[in-house]
Amino acid sequence: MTDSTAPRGGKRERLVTSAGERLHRKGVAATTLADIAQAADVPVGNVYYYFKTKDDLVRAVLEAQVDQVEAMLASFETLPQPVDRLKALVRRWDEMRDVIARYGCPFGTLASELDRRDDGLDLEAAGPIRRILEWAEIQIRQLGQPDARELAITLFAGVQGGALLAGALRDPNLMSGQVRHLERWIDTVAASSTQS
Amino acid sequence: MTDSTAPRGGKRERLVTSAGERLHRKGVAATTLADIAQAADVPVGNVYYYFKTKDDLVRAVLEAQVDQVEAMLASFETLPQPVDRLKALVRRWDEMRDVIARYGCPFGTLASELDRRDDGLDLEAAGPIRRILEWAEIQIRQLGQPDARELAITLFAGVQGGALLAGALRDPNLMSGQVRHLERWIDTVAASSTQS
DNA sequence: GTCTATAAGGCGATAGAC
DNA sequence: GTCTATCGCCTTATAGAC
Repeated sequence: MTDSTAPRGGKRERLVTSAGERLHRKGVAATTLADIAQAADVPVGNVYYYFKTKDDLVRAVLEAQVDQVEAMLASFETLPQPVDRLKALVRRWDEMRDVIARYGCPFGTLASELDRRDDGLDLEAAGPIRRILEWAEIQIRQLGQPDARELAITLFAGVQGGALLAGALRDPNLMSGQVRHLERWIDTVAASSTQS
Repeated sequence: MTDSTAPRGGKRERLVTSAGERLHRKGVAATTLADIAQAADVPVGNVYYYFKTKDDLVRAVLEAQVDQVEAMLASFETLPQPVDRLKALVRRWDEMRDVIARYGCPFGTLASELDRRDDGLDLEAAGPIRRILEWAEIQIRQLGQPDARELAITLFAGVQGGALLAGALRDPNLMSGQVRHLERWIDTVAASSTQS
């Protein structure tokens, strides 16, 4: 039995994967369906069998990103301490430093581009980012910090700002340095917590 | 005598201003020359008298942004203390919080979109950001901090990350909260400095 | 279900009248 | 210098063959 979202040959899945890659590298507006279809090895006109419009395909990429985020966050749950889970989060951006220095953070750039629209896609675009902020807030609250929301924003703003500057200056080390700074910041927050 | 970059009627200037606004609100790829020309009240075909290509117009917007940054930084020079100059910088993003929550930071979003190209414009795109980082580094070094570069990056990453998250979550208060956090951070850096 | 061919419209850019 | 008219290309999307 085949998953309805992944038909025989996995063409739909291939299209979403290719679209995610192309959207990250060139942006939504600059990426054509022909570009995506070619990368997925699917005939251009056939895209419309799986997605009614280009925006529908972009929506599917956003949903795939949310799934990726959920999987990433779930993998951190094996770590016993909130401090280690938070550090594992920021280290992911260090691991992605080379691609970030060239094309930016996949979540940040897509959200940034879609946010400026007013057709509904702008609201869905925040999904991956919102999910990460919620998770970070929970971890920080477990450290005993009452203002966990603000601290979560400070943390992830540091991540996203670092990614943006690393991209602008084409410098992977900028991302690494920022991640190291954030790891020390996480230690400071944990040390100042009410947790015994 | 008329400045060669601002002909009679200021049509070129109007085009650059309109282009800056439209590029900020819709992005480079999604903005058409017809859109820009209409906003500037200039016939579409006439754009090519002032700019050879669309990219040339984008380049002019980048140069205008650098000029705006220079003017902003120059205005801070009247403040006697580096601490106050740095706080004045981040407060500018608080003043822009409403437009940032809707369309992002004008410098950050333009750089983020252009960075992913490979036609030369991607290198020029970092101009405004690079200038701000250089200036912040100088201020922080005046505080007596030896690692002024890293601290400047941390500061401006906080600004840009806050702008990105404020845009994604459509929340001006997120930008304000982040700026207040950065002001306290500036005080901390100043307090830990070797400056007597 | 899959793919080809093509429609319909919008885009950057150009030519040339005034 | 300024503007109108238009070209040629590329894009999304559709119709219909297989």
